[in-house]
Amino acid sequence: MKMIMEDDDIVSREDGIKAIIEEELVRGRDFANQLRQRIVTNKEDDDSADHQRLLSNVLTSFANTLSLLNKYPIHPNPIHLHQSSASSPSSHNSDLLIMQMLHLQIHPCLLTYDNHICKTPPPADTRGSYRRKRNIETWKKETENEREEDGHQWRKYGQKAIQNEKYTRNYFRCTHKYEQGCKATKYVQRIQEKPPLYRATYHGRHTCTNTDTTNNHVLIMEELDHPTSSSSSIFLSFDNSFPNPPTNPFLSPSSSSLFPSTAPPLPPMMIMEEDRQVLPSTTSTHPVLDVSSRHHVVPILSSSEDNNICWDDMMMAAMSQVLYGSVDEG
DNA sequence: AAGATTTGACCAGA
DNA sequence: TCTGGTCAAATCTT
Repeated sequence: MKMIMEDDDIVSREDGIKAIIEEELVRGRDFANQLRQRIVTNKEDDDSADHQRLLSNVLTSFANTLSLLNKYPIHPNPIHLHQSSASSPSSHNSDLLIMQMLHLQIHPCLLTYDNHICKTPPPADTRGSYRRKRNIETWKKETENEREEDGHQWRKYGQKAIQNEKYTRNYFRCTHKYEQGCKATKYVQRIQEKPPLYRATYHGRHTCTNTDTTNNHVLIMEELDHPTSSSSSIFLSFDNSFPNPPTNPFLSPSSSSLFPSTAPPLPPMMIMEEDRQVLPSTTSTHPVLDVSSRHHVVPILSSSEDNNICWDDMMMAAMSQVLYGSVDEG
């Protein structure tokens, strides 16, 4: 399937998203300032429920912003798709295109760099004639379970003892590798005994149609567009340090409506590795909204040529500044 | 019986 | 030559 997007279309779309993000951030800042004011003044008549409400609003604002940024990464270069054949280009409505991308599980960012969807040549079929993974998207995630639920079905195909590693490394491929030609793989390395901690390293994007992601994205956007009372009280954890588990069904691990176990979650933050831009996959776990466990998405920003921004880190810094540190107003 | 896991072998790249 | 990633037959699980 070939898709072409016109620059004007992209720019107007990006402007719109930027405006929404700005608005959301300003709202979050205002709520945070209100909360800070209450904490600083420490009025006796302030009840904790009010603080909770303000905190929830702040976190909701950040969550919404992150969700937008992760879904529609704003990149200095416009999105292009080179056509692999000589057929004449055709323009599409940008919304339609984004929906198509979501449906195909193609993250918009992925289209920017290689200028086509799939760069990796198909591996040879014969045993042992594979090529080592080079110049392939890689990102890491630390989990507490070896078989972390990440929205895709994996099948173990190997296990190796790795030098300088205490524990063996387990290799997994997508269950749909043969039936759908999905090349996504991962390996999981145990890095700690107690508490158990594993580092999952993902290679490549899922090209399988495991489930329909569109519904999930639509649901999330609906939450953003029409926030309900429940969505306005989302309890978000930016790290592991929050003492209480999420109580909102939007984030509760028991909630399967928004992130059914078989549905690919949202992309993680952008990660640089192996001298190459590594981009979020639609298959990876969203760092904020995913609460199936207390994940650590490991940011690896090793390249100075990085044009992308680790939005989660920015949000963390911004939020801690607003809440605890000196704040430059305006 | 079908699908998943285990495990030793194979091979490419450093 | 060593190491890591993958293959595929054997074995296990459902």
